[in-house]
Amino acid sequence: MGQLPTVNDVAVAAGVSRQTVSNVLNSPGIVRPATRERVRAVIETLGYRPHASARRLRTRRSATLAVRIDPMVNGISGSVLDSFLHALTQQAERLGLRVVLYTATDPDDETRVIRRLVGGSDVDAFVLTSTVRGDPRTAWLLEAGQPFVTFGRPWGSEHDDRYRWVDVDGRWGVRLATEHLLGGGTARVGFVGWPEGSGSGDERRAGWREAMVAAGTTGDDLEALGVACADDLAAGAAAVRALLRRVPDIDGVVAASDTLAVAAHAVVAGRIPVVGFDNTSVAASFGLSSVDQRLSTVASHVLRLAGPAGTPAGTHVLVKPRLVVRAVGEGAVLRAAISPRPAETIRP
Amino acid sequence: MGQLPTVNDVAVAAGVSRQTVSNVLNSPGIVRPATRERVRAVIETLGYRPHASARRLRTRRSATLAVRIDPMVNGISGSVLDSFLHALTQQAERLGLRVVLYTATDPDDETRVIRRLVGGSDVDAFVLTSTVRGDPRTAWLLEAGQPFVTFGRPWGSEHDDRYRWVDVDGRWGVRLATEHLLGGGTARVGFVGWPEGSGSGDERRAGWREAMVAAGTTGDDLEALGVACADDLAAGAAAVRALLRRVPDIDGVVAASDTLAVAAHAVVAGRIPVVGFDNTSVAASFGLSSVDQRLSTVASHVLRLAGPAGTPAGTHVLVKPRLVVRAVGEGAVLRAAISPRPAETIRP
DNA sequence: TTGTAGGCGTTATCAT
DNA sequence: ATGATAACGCCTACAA
Repeated sequence: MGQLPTVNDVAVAAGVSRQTVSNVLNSPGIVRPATRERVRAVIETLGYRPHASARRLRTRRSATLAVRIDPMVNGISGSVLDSFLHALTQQAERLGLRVVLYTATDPDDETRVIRRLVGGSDVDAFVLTSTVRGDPRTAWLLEAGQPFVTFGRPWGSEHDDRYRWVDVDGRWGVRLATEHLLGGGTARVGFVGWPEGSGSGDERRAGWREAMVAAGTTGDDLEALGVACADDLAAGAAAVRALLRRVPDIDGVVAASDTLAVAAHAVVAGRIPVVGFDNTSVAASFGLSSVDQRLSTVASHVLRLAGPAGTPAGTHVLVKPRLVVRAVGEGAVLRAAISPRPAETIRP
Repeated sequence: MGQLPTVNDVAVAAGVSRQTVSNVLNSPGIVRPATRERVRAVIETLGYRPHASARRLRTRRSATLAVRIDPMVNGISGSVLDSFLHALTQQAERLGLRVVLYTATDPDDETRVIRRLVGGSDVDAFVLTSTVRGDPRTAWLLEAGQPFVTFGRPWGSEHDDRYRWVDVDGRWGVRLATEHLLGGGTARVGFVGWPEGSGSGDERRAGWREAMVAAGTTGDDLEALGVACADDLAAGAAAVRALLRRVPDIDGVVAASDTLAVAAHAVVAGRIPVVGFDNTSVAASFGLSSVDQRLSTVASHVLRLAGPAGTPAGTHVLVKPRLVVRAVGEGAVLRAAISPRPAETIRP
């Protein structure tokens, strides 16, 4: 249990040179099959693993991605980052990449941290999540020539094609959710979302609007069905109650987040269906249908774009989410809490 | 943006030798102040950062911790790992340590992944979370002589002092929660927890029992107040309804998790106070009091024990949690959802 | 206090 | 197809 074996140990044991061992690992094609197998057997026997730092020093590539981990602030949807990280790490492993975490208190601090990671050649690329309008980090990274991919499109819109990004088509997802409710023979589907200006929130609202217009609802009828509020339970509940007063015979509610969906669910007391967004485990617990972002798909695209391969700078991917339908049915408030976990259907 | 500056570049620019630059960084005490400042100025000017891999290769220390990130399974308490990771990363940065993630599908897979990380000298120590009774990972790591710290005590109990661990005193926390309710002039405080055998669950139940016995409740009265069920909303709601039937004049409920607390909250419809465990953002959203694990404190202890410093192998820390009291008051189901976010009080 | 020399484990280059 | 040599950037003796 003393020293870890090195290429040299393997070379000696196999009766070849260090270089041949290296070739077996990195360019197996150019080494004679017999030699290759012999070396491989020795590697197995000795339990040899290349020393990651030595390799990084030599190749000048760290094979490492850095992701910022945020303190969880959102009431309910906070676990999205968690799931994304899991998917990212899982797939990165297959590609021989490592995922390291960092934290930052504010953009300035983040810039400092990034500079440190970059300066130490510790990181090949950054993965930015929760990008906002006019995010200072993207500008800085572009300036610094640092490779990065964002999960979230550039909402500022001007430098659309200056970097690589992956995002989820929230508009499409909410449209899907709305159409699902409309397809159930209902007509008046309300929407509870965030105040205008948040980019992703506007997109989701647009998805609802599109579906409603396509179904023939317009003008004041449409306006009356939409409400906006902050992303927490109290605000959501208040907004939904206002909505119910305005449109007492409402048939269903689509929410911009699972937080708002749970709020709506509590208020409508299970009388009408509610669909959320993010497909968090909380939504699942309550038996609510929700739009699933397909974080695993997002992660795989992020990795592809973050890789050294020659994807053009402006490459971006818009992932189509899917709707996870849960059968709550009408019933008491928090019906999911007093009935067995409902079956799930996944669409499309 | 071509090459990153090296210690050599700094040395040349400052008119000193490489070694002096290295000393300025690692042993500033032994270099003359004038020289030191001059070198530091050059470092600043050139934006020099030590090459992390080169340093790791030379020092044979990776300054890196590995943590497994789990797929989120728990309905509601899943965000605990998230918060812990954030605290761990934040504090690791201050100590010059990196946190890398890994995933594993099962213990065998995890062993393989760990072996790979260790073999590559990529990781100095592992941080294990969600340890279970007779966890195969600890045995393997001990066997392999790999440094590690667990967040979670060794429930098997036999090799208590063979490795370092940090855990939260759940018994104490639940006792605190129970006493809080009892202090409010109430007498019949129920407990909804997990079936016997889960270690942490048994501890939490014991905390409730202790507080109740100290308050004079014993025998059948005590037995009637406790229920056990799986950790999900449906099971929790069913268990709490059974509890209500058995003890209709119950004064309050303490739950072994926030998931069960939310279930209880839904069932008791805000008529009596409910206290959860984990202080997740979901509990906060619903305005429920909850036992807070002080993950930041846990993280700092974990880092201390994981460090190279000479803490004895059996060192362990039992963190005393605190109770976060939220003022829900009686009212409608999910009152938190329809009233402003309540004020928080933190005890002790 | 500062400088010199050597090597950590790997891979790229150039011979053979 | 394989082997020798050098270099990646840093740190730690040891020498001056």
